Amino acid sequence: MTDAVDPPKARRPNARLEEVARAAGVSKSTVSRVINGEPYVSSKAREAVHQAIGKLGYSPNQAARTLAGSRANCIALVVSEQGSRVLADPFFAGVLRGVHAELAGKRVQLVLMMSKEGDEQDLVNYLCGGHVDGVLVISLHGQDPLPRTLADAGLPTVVGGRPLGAGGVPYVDSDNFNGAMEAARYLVSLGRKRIGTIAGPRDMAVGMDRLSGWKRGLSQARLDTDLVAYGDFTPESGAVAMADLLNRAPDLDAVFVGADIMALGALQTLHAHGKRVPDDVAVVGFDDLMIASTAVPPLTTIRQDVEQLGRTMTWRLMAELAGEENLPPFLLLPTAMVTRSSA
Amino acid sequence: MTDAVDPPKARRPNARLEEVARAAGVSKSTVSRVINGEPYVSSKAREAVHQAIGKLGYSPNQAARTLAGSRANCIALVVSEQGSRVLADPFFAGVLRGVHAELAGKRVQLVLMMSKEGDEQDLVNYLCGGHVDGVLVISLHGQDPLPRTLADAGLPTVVGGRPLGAGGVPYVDSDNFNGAMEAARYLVSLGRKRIGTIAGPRDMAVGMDRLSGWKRGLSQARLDTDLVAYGDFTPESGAVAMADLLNRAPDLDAVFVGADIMALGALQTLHAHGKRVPDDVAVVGFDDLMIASTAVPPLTTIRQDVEQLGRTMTWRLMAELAGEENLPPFLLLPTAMVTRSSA
DNA sequence: GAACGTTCTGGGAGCGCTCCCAGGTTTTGC
DNA sequence: GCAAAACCTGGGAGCGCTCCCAGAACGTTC
Repeated sequence: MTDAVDPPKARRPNARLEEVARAAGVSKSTVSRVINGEPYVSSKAREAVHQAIGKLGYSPNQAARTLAGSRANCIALVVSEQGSRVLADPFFAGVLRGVHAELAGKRVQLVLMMSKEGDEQDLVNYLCGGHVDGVLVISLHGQDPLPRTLADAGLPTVVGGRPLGAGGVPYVDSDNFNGAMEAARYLVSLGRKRIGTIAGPRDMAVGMDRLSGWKRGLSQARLDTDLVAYGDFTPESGAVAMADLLNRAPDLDAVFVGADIMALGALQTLHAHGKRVPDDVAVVGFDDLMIASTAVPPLTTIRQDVEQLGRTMTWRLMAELAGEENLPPFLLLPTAMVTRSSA
Repeated sequence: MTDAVDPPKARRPNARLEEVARAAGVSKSTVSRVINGEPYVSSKAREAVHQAIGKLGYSPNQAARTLAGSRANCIALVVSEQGSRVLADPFFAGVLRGVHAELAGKRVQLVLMMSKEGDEQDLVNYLCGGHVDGVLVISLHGQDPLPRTLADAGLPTVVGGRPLGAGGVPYVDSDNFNGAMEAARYLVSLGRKRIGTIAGPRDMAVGMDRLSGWKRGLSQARLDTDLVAYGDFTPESGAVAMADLLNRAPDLDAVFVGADIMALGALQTLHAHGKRVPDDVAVVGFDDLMIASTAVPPLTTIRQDVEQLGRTMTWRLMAELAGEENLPPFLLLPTAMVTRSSA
């Protein structure tokens, strides 16, 4: 009612559990039971409590619940990346969407955290500070010790993408190896003989797994696996790598690019060199980003279901939190070939 | 050491403040002072506490701090969107990056929340439950009452993008009107006479503001502003809208598309209709997404700094939380024209 | 040396909830 | 009919921290 000046700190005099109890004519315990959906509450009491909650606009204080209870009803998604580049990545967005979808309906909140350099101790402190029940970690470079540290601290942890330096920590990943192998086999089946690849960085498992799959696919067909160039998951690096391959093997007639985003750059280089796609050089990407279908020509690629990755990670974590036993230590998600015009 | 089976609930017996106090030979109060960087602690005591913290691997319990203190050191980013499509949006990723960048160094956590339909009450409850100090809201459709509700509850709130239905709640937005006007003027300056536009949905301010800017730019040059088609920020809708415009005005020689993502679809339609870009039809987009530069032809567009948007929203919120007064009720971020090949 | 500040320290009352326990009231079983 | 089991309820002790208050230790000033 009063329009009193209430400068910086506008207090929100939220109703407390006790007031709800008084209004409903029951005890705190009973209100607590109603809120948490526990049994052993008469429907009369339950009704009265709901009424009181509605009238007072009560919403339970999360901090108090976390402190008093044991779980925080909150999990963290940690993006472990030096730069913040990753956030622009559709991969991240997809995982996030999946995590969120899987969490829908559960009363669990998501805290997003990024590990900045130097800040790592802060991050571990926070995560172990009882504020979250479990952690999802994605986008690991090299031998990041974070998942190990968290797991050792007893915090349930699931990694997205095979971690290079955290043996024993559960993870979920797309089946990069078999996806890449399928791409290689497909190119072989088209009659291509001189097949190169543009691989991701050597310090990321996703890059290495796809490279391995490509190698396996080619070597089964008794083709050379020497045409390897490396990029860093940017269009520019893909363009440079493509030029390198073209330079080393002018007779190259196909290339498997370990990420659509790099394939975009490769396409530009091929165009600049007067190579027709797919006539002169067939191109297969990986990921099936939205840009794959709008590329010129539309990109044949290996689809990975990133959203499913997020969902699966979350499912795995929640299952562990629920106390399920004998959960699989790691999970591989199938990929699928999407044939468009570039190969 | 022990490899004991420690099934579901591995307890993390984190050190407590009291234990640190005992180890350091001081009182709880003093430890608390050290942790919070308060004055009036002798350097001897401070040193002893730091030692003890290091030795015990102590990390303060966030829930307890929030409960006992007044602030949560945590803000929420709420994405208000029916579907989860928004997460795939580079806009979202950019804002998130900005928010995160602005938060760097501050000891403030970010909770990411999505308002699912029906879930809205839960969301408001949670946010008002004292778990966060303030809220950032983005991606509002129509007359979403959420910001109003939060603001009325006394929770500091900043909206990203002009909200249609929340007058009075502070917001930050790109200067869509002037950006669009600049695009229109540029097309006029190229000598184009029959200029259409593909606008965003009517229930989003961003779509309407850009449409208004385009209209203003054209009408100042005494050109017709009847060639308006609507899309929904997808390439497909852009393609359909472009076909519609072409159908209504075969002599169309330029189009301002209110989002790069729709421009992509428009480009495809133009190509399919045998129109050369920019020779027959000049195209200007909006946003300057990464795909704008890799489009064929590279897209001339109006650049908005989405990351800056996130940063500014965060700055505004933090300033309010810090008790600063007389803060601007809304902020407009300048846009910039990026000239490439499509116009 | 009495009176005052300034710097430092510890004690302890909550913050708002959960969860254990004790007890009361019904229903069930034979 | 009476014991046992199931249901329902309230009381109250914490969860781990912050922050207020009282007081100790040390000047500094008249």
